[in-house]
Parts: sequence; structure tokens; C-alpha cells
Amino acid sequence: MAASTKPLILSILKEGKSYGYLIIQKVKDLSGGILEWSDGMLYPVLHRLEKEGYIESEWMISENGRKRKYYSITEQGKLELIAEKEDWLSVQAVLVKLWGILPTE
Amino acid sequence: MAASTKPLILSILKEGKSYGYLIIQKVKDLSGGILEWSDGMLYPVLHRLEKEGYIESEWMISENGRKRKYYSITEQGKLELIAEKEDWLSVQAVLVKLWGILPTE
DNA sequence: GATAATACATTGATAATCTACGTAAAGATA
DNA sequence: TATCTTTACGTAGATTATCAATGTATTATC
Repeated sequence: MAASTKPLILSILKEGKSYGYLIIQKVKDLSGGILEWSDGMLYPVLHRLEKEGYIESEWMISENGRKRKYYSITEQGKLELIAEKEDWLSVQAVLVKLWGILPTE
Repeated sequence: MAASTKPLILSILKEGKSYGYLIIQKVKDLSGGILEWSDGMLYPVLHRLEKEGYIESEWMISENGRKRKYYSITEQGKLELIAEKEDWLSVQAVLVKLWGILPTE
């Protein structure tokens, strides 16, 4: 399941800055509660993606004074997302053929 | 990319018996040449799936006298494929939302 | 004052991945 | 007949990914 973390995180950050806790919520919301990521699973991935140069972070203070580490996607990350998207769609196309379903099913 | 080996292999074997070399060909064909698996990458996955009980194997001799190890999907494997499919479609649905595309694009 | 929610992090065991390498036979080509 | 390509299987081992478990701390709610 977690093999999909990279495209999902990059896609979310392409929509705009976000932070760890909120990313988990967004994934949960967008999936209708099906995808529930743990924080212990997400943070190492965020650190790895930052180390690889796909995202970058800055500490910010929210309205209520809470510290948050906001991540944003880099130019390199955008290119990587395009590649990830191509890969995903390639596999998706094959699976759709094998499953004999319409892609929306 | 290789995170997709499991659903792909199980889906192919659900269509009928097959063997390592042919599976690589099928994936290549179905993807229009985009997905090219190496044998050294596939065989360990086949062994793992067999060990986990999702597929089973038997040695057979082809028309030209060549030895082949044919794999077929087990009942447990069929159940696992259903689960894999659900997982895949959950992620797919989220990505489609984020990418703002029709699933066929 | 206690509990839940928010928000970050690391550690470390387990599992997955993939390149590189090895074997061998059949078929094609020169 | 010698060589190359294709078919067909395999393992080893380094690298990487995964995830549960655990820790810290603040804010919000009850």
C-alpha cells in the first residue's frame, strides 16, 4: 500500500504547501476514510523526499501558536511527479486490460 | 515501479497458467513495451508469492523439449488479488482526484 | 485536571527491491 | 562449426523501503 506514498505526497504538495499531520488528513479525506496513514510511516518518507530534493521544508507558526513544518514541492519534485504519473498510468493501463473493467469501476 | 509486481503477476495468472519468461513478455506486450521487467527481478517475487501460498508451480516440458516452471494462482491468491485490487483502486481514485483527470487520460 | 487531538521525531526489526552474476539449452546466422 | 541471440531458470547480497513502537510536547476540550 505504501508504495503509493511518493506520488500521493508529491501530488498533494503540488496543490500547495502542507505539513505532515495535514497530509495524513487529506489522504484520509480524499479516500473517504479508506487510506489511513500513520505518522510514523509518513515522516520518514517526507525526510527522504526532502533529502532527495523533491520537496523542501520550513518551520512556521500557525495562528494558534503551534509549530508546523511546512513542505512544498521543488521544481525537481514536479519533474519527478510527472515521471511518477507516467509510471502509474502505465501500470494502471495494464491492470485495466487484465481486469477487463472501465477505469472508473 | 516494482510495487506493482504483485497485482500484475496475480492478475496474469488468474487468466491461466504461465511461466516466468512468458510473464515478462506479457507485461511488456500489454504495456506496449513500456514495462520491461528483468528476470532477476521477477523470479524472487514468484518464489515469494509461492512461499506465501498465493501461487503454486509445477515443472512441465514444452513442445520443443524445454523445461518450464508453470505457475498458477491458488484460491488464496484469488482472494489476495481481490484485496490488492481494492487497494489499488483506492489509491487510483485519490490520484485521479488530485490530478484532475479522467481515469482514461 | 484529565483526555483527546495536534504535531513533530527516531529507532530498529523486517521485508522488498534490483543489480549483478551464474547455468544451460535451443535456435539462428554467418 | 563457431558464434550470437533467445529462451528459461536460478541465487547472492547490497541497498532501500516499510511500519510498528516509542518518545516528546503543546493545544483544545470536557
